[in-house]
Amino acid sequence: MPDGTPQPKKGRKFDQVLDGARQVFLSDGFEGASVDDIAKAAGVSKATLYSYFPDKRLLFVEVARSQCAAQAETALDMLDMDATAPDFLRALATEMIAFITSDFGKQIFRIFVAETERFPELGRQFYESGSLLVQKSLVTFLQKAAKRGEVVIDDYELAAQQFYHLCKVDIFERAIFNVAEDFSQREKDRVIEGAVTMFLARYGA
Amino acid sequence: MPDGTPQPKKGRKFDQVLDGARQVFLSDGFEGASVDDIAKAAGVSKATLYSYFPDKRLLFVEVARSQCAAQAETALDMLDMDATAPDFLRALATEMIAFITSDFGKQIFRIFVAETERFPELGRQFYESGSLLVQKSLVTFLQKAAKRGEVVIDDYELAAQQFYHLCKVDIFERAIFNVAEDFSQREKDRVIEGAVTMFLARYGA
DNA sequence: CCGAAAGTGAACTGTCCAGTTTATAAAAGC
DNA sequence: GCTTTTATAAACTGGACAGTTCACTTTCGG
Repeated sequence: MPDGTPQPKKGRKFDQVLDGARQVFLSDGFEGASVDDIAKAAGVSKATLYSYFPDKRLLFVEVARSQCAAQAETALDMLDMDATAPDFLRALATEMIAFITSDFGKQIFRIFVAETERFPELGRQFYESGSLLVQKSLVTFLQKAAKRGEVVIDDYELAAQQFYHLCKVDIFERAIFNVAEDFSQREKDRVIEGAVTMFLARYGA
Repeated sequence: MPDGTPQPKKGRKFDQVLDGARQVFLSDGFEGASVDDIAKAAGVSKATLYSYFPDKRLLFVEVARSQCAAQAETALDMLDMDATAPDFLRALATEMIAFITSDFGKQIFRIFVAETERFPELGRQFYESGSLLVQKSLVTFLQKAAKRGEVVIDDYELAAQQFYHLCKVDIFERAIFNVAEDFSQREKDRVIEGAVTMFLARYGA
């Protein structure tokens, strides 16, 4: 049993490098981040950094990958699959809006959009661990709700996607394009209630 | 009457510069585009370019501004304000999806998202000549339709935004994140009909 | 047809940055 | 303790690119 800690395989500063890189990439993007800055933020020499990651792109991809994974994990929790449809939808909408309006959410969206051309595989990754994940758990819920007779749906994927997009109404673009910084609870509630009402008007039993 | 043509004020190659810049910025983004490339694409010397635009940023802003204006203009036409609600909505959805899935639409969205941090005023510009414009003409239509008794709406802005977002379902993110290249008419119709049906389920009289 | 305004092309400056190298120091392993 | 692995700091290379300069040419109004 030679493996005490998980598997730090190589070198003891691996995580430091990743942390520093996450920090700098998240605030400056791929082009904007300099390797020197990352090394400084990580408290590590440039040579050490290069011993872990032979180039900047690989480091970026690794950071992006781990961010996607983290994002996916937190999104899974906090949803009660046995709640009533209005409650579940409201909770999901609330969570989505919180993510969309957070600095982190905006930043990561911007970076993924910007870098999708440089790293084609990246876009798919973000999509699959973001939108697609929400869609899937919503589909699961809707199927349960349909069994309970709360909703009547023919195309579950479409319905889920529709709700997902209804949550972004008014807020998403204003957040991404810096038209507004903060959103009042009143604004958020308007969107949430609007989304739930519309969804149930279409699919409610 | 010293002014025959509109106002070419300075120099005869102004438009050439702008055309070249549009071309290069649109395909490479702000950082990606080199001034040398733009000068070459414009068929103009670097010195000439710099005599029009003292720096790269100003050139970019001008290109972005003119693109927004052009986009806005074409969006206005082709919509029959006197059509029935289902027809109008279907037409609008079709037009939106065509834009979203076009290379030009994707590219311009990517660039605006990426450059919104470098040029804060830019995001607002894109928003106002894009989403907001669609929203406004939709509001105008919906008010007419309400008078005709076709729909019953309390919050017109919200309703317009909701429809706008319903048009993006499934397609927008897959297009932006390079998950899919092309979309079949079947896929598009599914989204369009889904959007119209849901909208009318909520607001139809 | 002349002279001013507009344009050209090419070389040049300064800066930034990814990635490398080297000589040196701290940990770990035995 | 002595060796090997891992890390450090700082200097360096090479390439890219924004912006400038200048000697020269083209265009066009009067």
